[in-house]
Amino acid sequence: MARPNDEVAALFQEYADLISITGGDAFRARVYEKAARSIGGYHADVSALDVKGLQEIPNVGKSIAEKVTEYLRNGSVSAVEELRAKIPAGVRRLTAIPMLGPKKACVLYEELGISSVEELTDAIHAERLRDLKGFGPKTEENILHGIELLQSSGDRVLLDAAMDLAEDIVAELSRVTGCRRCTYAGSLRRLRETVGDIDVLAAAGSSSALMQAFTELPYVSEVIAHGEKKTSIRTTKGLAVDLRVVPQASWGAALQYFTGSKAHNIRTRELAVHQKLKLSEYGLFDAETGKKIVSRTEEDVYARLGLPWIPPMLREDRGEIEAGLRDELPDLVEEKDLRGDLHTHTDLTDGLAPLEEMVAAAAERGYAYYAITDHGPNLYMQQMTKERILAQRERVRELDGTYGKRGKQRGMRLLHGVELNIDPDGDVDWPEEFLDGFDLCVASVHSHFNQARKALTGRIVRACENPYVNIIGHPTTRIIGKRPPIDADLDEIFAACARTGTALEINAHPDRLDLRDEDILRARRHGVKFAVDSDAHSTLHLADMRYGVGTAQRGWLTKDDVINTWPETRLRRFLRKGRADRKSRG
DNA sequence: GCCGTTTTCGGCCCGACTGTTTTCAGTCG
Repeated sequence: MARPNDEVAALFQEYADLISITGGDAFRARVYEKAARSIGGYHADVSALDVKGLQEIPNVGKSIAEKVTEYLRNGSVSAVEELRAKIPAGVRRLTAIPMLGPKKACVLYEELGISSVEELTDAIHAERLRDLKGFGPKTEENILHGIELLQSSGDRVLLDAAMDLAEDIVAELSRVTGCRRCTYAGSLRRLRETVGDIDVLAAAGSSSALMQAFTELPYVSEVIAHGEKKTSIRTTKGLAVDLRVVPQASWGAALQYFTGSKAHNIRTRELAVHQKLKLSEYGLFDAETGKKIVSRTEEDVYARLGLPWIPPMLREDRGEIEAGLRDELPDLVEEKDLRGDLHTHTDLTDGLAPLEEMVAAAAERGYAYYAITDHGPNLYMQQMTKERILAQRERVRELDGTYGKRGKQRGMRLLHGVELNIDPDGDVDWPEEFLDGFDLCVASVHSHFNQARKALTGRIVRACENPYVNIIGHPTTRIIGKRPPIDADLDEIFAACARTGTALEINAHPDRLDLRDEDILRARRHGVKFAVDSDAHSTLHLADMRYGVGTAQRGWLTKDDVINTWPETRLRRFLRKGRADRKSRG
């Protein structure tokens, strides 16, 4: 079950699309689009708000607030239903085809009655599009190609795959003679969890050498567009990459513009307009004289708009403009702030590397402390036993402080932990007496993902209430593109975490990134603490931490919010949770 | 339909590329 906010957001997005397709007022369509975004990202549950409370959501006025209450009361909105009756759902789906927007979809439906991708394919093959105004042979070809893309790949790729490719392209283009600067921008620079296409920006006096080198990269399968300022290609794996080349003097404005997000750019451009300025990728200009004011660095552009430099991870129009104007941007946690990793595996369970290799690799990263948390016995894959994990503990104690030594000081501290399995009732693998011997316990859901919402919620809340559970691992268990998040009442879980002193994990593995940014923003409001963990199953995975930190940054987290940035003593105090009381009683 | 340190009415982000045009509309980001 989706959050009511998400349902309402989807409804308004659909309404905005339908307005565009039916040729309605474009500004009205944009307002609904903006309202959809604001509602989807709003912290409070819309079903708990009255019309007045709803109007406090940005971009929601009287009319939209009333539509929200109408939807919550009736399960539908008459204005939306009216447009749905006019336009089959398939017509809206046509606009998912690249190169096919609302205008062309409308023509196809009104002139030829086409209302599905299949009908469109047939019509093209029957040459029925030939007589339509604005449709030529090239358009036909593009649409067919777009349908192919839509049906085959079309999907967004995971952050690490996009990053690897982007870093390679940037390295290649940086070697081209005349290239002054080169970097990736777009959603990749904002570290969104998935990337639809890669934006690469370069500065050079002349673009031709760069454009040529770009189209000749070995993995280019298709050149989509080829111009002086912009060239687009598709890779053999189906990922689109744009290269924009700008003069060095425009670098800052261009980087700001191509980093996005679209919503953030609209807000910055609006700020410019209100100050009689004009912001484009070439710079910030005086609107009347056209004279350039600044463009060289992002800092210059933001400063002239009255803003501090805004970290890319915040640029989603989720309040960063307002916070910036008040000079209240968060001091975001950074990868260098991390003093350790609190969820990692070895080959004692399903990890690939032995304890010593994992610890050595962790010490290489300069950590002050490091936790080993192999699976408990309830996860079928390994026959973990008390004996085996106690033997591991003995070895961990021997290695404690021996890696990453500097001079005579003790090296990296080792914490011996376990990743417990939260069973369908919320119980974990071992009784409290045995758990008492661990330095920390991560607890995660690994099965029974489809329990009813109430059972799933209660199950995790119960795990939080266990005085030995310190961290809820990959809290929603989603696998991006493969497994949806569990249907639990996250706000109830967040409240339980805050109440019991249980941290929520931000699992850094690129196919999890769990919690995700939006959930982090909500959890933060409950006062929850977080642990950014690699969940490494091999030494290589330790480096995934950058994606976990990026996700934490997208959730506006500071050092203080993240327990594995804390000094060891403060961390150990947090990990004692309810244990100290029990010991003093016993 | 929303919004306001120019405004309660009249605005609403900006530019590149493509294809179908013959000066521009549509789409995308």
